[in-house]
Amino acid sequence: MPVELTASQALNLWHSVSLEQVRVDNRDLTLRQISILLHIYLVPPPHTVRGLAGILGVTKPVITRALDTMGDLGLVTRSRDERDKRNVIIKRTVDGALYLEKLGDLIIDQGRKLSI
Amino acid sequence: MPVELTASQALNLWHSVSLEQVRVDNRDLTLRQISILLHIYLVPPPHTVRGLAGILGVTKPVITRALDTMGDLGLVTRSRDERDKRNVIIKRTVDGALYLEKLGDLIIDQGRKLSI
DNA sequence: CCGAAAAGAAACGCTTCCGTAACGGTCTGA
DNA sequence: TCAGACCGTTACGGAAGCGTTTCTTTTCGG
Repeated sequence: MPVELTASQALNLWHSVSLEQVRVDNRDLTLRQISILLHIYLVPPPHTVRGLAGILGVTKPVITRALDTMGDLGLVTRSRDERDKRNVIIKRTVDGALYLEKLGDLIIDQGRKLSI
Repeated sequence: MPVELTASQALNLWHSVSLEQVRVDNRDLTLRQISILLHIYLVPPPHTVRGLAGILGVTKPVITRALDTMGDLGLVTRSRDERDKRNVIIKRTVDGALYLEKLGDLIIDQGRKLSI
């Protein structure tokens, strides 16, 4: 079920959503953080630091720091993998799900408002 | 010509585009910078520092700094308004247009790839 | 003609992010 | 069993962002 967009629609959608996100959200996540958050919530678990680093093409400390920040915001949680105690399993939270639900609504709303 | 998206499509689209943007682009613009860039290129000029600050709901130095950064990257230019020399007019560049063209293509591509 | 207002930039101290490198805890296979 | 690999975190110096405040230039009304 592909979504067909014109160049104008694509950029206008991105524009309006980004703008609203900047205006409404004081948390100001970076693009990397948003990518990580979306990945955790949209791709089946388990998620590890190393795995995320590989997928995003960044170093491990970047993931650790992003998880620190988003952990403080209550958007994700971490816990040791009891089967292999070297690993850390990244888990979802209610607040994180809520955050993405709002983002989804925003995208849908702005998509509906598109003209041209 | 509205675009109707399901919640799943909206978030998956945002996910895949953000992910590709992180992977491909080493410039790593913030969400604010992206908003400013899109605004400059999608909304008819003239654009001023004060105007952008009001639209994004941020302070003027935020805009000045963002323009400094994106100016260094060649994505925008500034020049004094000769009619009112207090103002600075923000202008588009070839590189900036190219950058957004690629972003638009990325959004369109990822939209086409959507399943479910 | 001059003082107030406006616009943008610069300065300041602070926070957060970055990449590289080093570190401890855990596993594993020779 | 233990040396090496693996995993995530922490440390470090540096770069860039933030909001507030101050400054310079320019405009404009009385």
